[in-house]
Amino acid sequence: MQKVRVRFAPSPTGPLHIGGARSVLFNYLYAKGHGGTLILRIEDTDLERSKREYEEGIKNSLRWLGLTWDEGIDVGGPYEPYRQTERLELYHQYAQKLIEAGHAYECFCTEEELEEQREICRQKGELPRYLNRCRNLSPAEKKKLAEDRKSVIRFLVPEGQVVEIDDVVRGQVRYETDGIGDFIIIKSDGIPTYNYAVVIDDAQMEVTHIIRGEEHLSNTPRQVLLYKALGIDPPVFAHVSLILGKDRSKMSKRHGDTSVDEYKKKGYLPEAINNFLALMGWSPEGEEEIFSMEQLISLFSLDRVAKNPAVFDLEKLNHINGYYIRNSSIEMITKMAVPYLQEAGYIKGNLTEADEKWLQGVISVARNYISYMAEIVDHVDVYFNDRFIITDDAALQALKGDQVPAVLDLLQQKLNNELQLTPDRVKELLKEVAAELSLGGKKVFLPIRAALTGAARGPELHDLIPLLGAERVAARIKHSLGQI
RNA sequence: GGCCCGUUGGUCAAGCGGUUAAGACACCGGCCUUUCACGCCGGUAACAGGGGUUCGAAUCCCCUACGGGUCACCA
Repeated sequence: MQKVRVRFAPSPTGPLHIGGARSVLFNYLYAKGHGGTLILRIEDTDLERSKREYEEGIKNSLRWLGLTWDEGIDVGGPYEPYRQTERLELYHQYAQKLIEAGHAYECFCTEEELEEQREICRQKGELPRYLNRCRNLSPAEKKKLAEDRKSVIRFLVPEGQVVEIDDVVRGQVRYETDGIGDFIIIKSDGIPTYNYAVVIDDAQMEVTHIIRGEEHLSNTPRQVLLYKALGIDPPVFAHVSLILGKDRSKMSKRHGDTSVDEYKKKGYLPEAINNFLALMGWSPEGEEEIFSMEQLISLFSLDRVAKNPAVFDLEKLNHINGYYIRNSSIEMITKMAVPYLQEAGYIKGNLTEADEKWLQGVISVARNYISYMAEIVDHVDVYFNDRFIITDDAALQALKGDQVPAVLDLLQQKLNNELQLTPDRVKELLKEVAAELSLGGKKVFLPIRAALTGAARGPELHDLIPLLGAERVAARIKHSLGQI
């Protein structure tokens, strides 16, 4: 059995897209699960749109997701270089071979002439395409044309043939070559086109499995034709269906956040994103859906990849992310929260060890309320802000009860007598207050909550009070009572 | 438009000729909690339509409809 070699080959024309992330994930899982190699190759042959900063961005997103590559850009390997614009010579060598073998030829048609040909097609009611004008130019004609015209190299598509693709996820797919025009493999500026460069690279880098998005399925016959002309066996293809937006069209900006980086900024966990993405287009055998990367690696297989496209469901991502936020170590989640709290002005400067410990207490309660880290700032005011203004009507009313002064007094007394306030201990104290005053819960808990937070809803009092301490409790009670 | 791929609850999906058609998210109800959230338990909800094949079709075949992809000197 041949050693598995897969690749992710993005064009650096934008940040890493959620769909692209799913593609790398599948390649990564397949490689790791088979002791194989994942290659990262940069397809930057679109000189207009490719930018180094995008390449950096994509690499950063990949590293953040933990989808590391074994070979390719930055890490090197036996088939360097891994950036297509640095591999031009290779493409020209093979193009020359294809020409010599009669599989490719130079074409001198100008833009105007191509437009004429398209017009002819349109008038005949056919689809506009290239009419193979330059297929059989004589050496003399070529020489003459070459004097004042640039040329491209076209692949000569054989007529009347059928190309069969055995796709691991889609089964056997057939295409007739007559529907494919002679396509350009080297542009007039000497840069190869995608369909050509991808084949040369995958062949030369000995890629064994191509796992990519379904949008490439229609391109595959061209690539297979190229493999044949080169005398190389094509790799195994696995075309994974697309990720769609809510309206079932290809996911784009208007569907919300589409780049991995945006999710990172909002405070999603890479583990959660990988877990979620793995579930888009692939399904495990059992009923469990939460998986660590190790589990995904051992579970993933191409024959459980679905044929139908999947609509991106942000609610489910949020659910999975929320699960990870609640179940990851509190130290890590707290560290993650700090930047958001700083930005919102809740914390400034460096944290002492005691601050950090206290913050962990806050976060361990507040994390029950959020789906992604940026939301944390909406749930921590109650721990930081002692000078709240009571606007909640229910809270205001609750503080006006006759029993309120006695309740609050007794609570403070009890808190002051404790050396160490723990949630369990506070729970007991609250019960004692109710019992000793012979009052129902509503007359005790609601006023206390109102006095301490200014609101009728919020975290458990036994979680809140230990985090505030007796002094701040006293201060808040005073502050609140002053407002009625 | 040609070619290609697809169509199971609102969404992700299991199913690969015989099932009470899983599970997850969302939604609804209950429990826990004298609040909210978390958590736990339960519920509503689906085989696009029409023809075949078969004793029997969500599963196999054909047609229709719908959705998507692709047909560039973009990738």
